[in-house]
Order: sequence, then structure tokens, then C-alpha cells
Amino acid sequence: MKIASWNVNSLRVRVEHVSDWLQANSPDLLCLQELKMVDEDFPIDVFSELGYHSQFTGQKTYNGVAILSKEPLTNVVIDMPDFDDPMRRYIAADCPLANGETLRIVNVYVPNGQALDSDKFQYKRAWFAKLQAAMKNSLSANPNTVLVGDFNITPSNLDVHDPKRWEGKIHCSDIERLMLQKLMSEGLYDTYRHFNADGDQFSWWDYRGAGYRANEGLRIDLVLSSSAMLNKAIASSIDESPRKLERPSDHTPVIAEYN
DNA sequence: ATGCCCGAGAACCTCGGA
Repeated sequence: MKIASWNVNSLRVRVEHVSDWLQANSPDLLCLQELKMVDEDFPIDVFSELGYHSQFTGQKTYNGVAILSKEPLTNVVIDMPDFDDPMRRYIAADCPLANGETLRIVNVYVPNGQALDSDKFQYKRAWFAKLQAAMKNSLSANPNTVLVGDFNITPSNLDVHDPKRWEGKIHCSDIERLMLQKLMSEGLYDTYRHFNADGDQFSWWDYRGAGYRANEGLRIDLVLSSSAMLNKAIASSIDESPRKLERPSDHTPVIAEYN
């Protein structure tokens, strides 16, 4: 079982990159964020021709999340329970595992937050608290849970190209890292970090300035595995190759593989 | 340096992203 997460920053612009990546990597599940398109425009046929089912929730201009899958998904849930939010940031579904068990896959696009003193940060906090409640329920309902997405939080300074420059800033603040730690204390593990002790490995690089060429990045896209799934995990990596393409997303896929 | 670049929508600028 190969699971990947990729913030594509407009699926309309990136549909070729996604198609090429699906064919080259053949993931069982590809979770996308920042579709920036309404449901009517989702390229279902492009992916079905490659052997993938699509579950998605879109929105004009902003947000939007999708799960592409080789196997049909069931029990699809769009939006977090008890959280009235027009932004399309959450989709979850059940996916069959080879051993006959079921995987609960949850795909999120966590609010950016903009700045610690902004209203948008209060929204990020409220949203994240709801996510923790949803994951607590999900984990007790199904121990085989994987939560992926763009978290817009660096777990630690290992995940920041220049910790001094980012100290206390959005994505790198103590308060956000505590939010993430609290969420993970429900029983979720940073799968990439489990297999990779080294820093300077990033999933996002700013379009501005030197950006990718200077490796000025952050690791904010995560695959969080429940303990049952971590026990099945055999590898996790970041594939930088799509970031090198013409007109790339500013994020690149994060991958985890399970037995 | 609340900037640099990018995408969307609507109009040739603003908003949001990270």
C-alpha cells in the first residue's frame, strides 16, 4: 500500500504533472490539496483513464481536497463533523487493505493562519482543535488510520531551512507545534521522520526569490500513521522531482509505503 | 523588507498563499 500527499496549488494547472506522477509512481492512494476548482470542473475522466477513482470536494478559487484511489472508496465523509465551514479542507474515506482489513484515510488542508495575531490564526486554532476531536473518534473507530495533508506546521526546527529566520513565525511557532503535538498524542506518528533522521528535507519551497534552487524550504506536508499503521510502514520519502518541472506546484509529494 | 512569485477572478489590480 503506497500512499502519497501532494498540495498541487491548482489542479487545473497541474493536471499533467499529477497524471505523469500517477503513472510513474503508481500509488494506491494519492491525496491532493488546493484544487482551486469547483466539483463540476474536476477531471474525473483524466484519472479514470489511468485506473483511478476520484473522491473530491472543491471550491471556487480556494482550497479543495481529493483522494484518488486504485480501489473504490467507501464511507466518504466531506467536512469535519460539528464544524460549519464553507472552506473545503477535509475528506475522509475507507480503503480496503490487502489483508482484508480497512484503512481509514483522512486528507486535510490545514488553514495557513497567515500570522499569529490575525483572525485567520484563530480560525487555524479552532479548525485544528476540531481535527483533533475528529481524529480521536477515527482512531477509536478504526486503528488502521492514516492522516495526510498540508498541515502548514513544521514539526520541529529540523524541518526548517533557516530556523533563525522563521523563529516564532507562522508555520514554525511554538503554539502551532504544540497543537500538532497534541493532535499526535492521540496516537499518530510522523511517518517520514520515523524513517529519516536528517534535517534539511522539505516538501515546500517558496516561489519567491531563490526558493527551490537555494533549498529554502519547509517540511509542512505530513503523513501521520496510527501505531497499527506505523507497524506496517516500510518506507517514507519526499519526491522532489515534480518541483523541478516547468510551472511546478510550490509543494512536492510526500510518500509512505506499508506492508 | 508584511517584499521577492504564483494562481484565480476580474479586470490590468487585489487577495491569499507560506
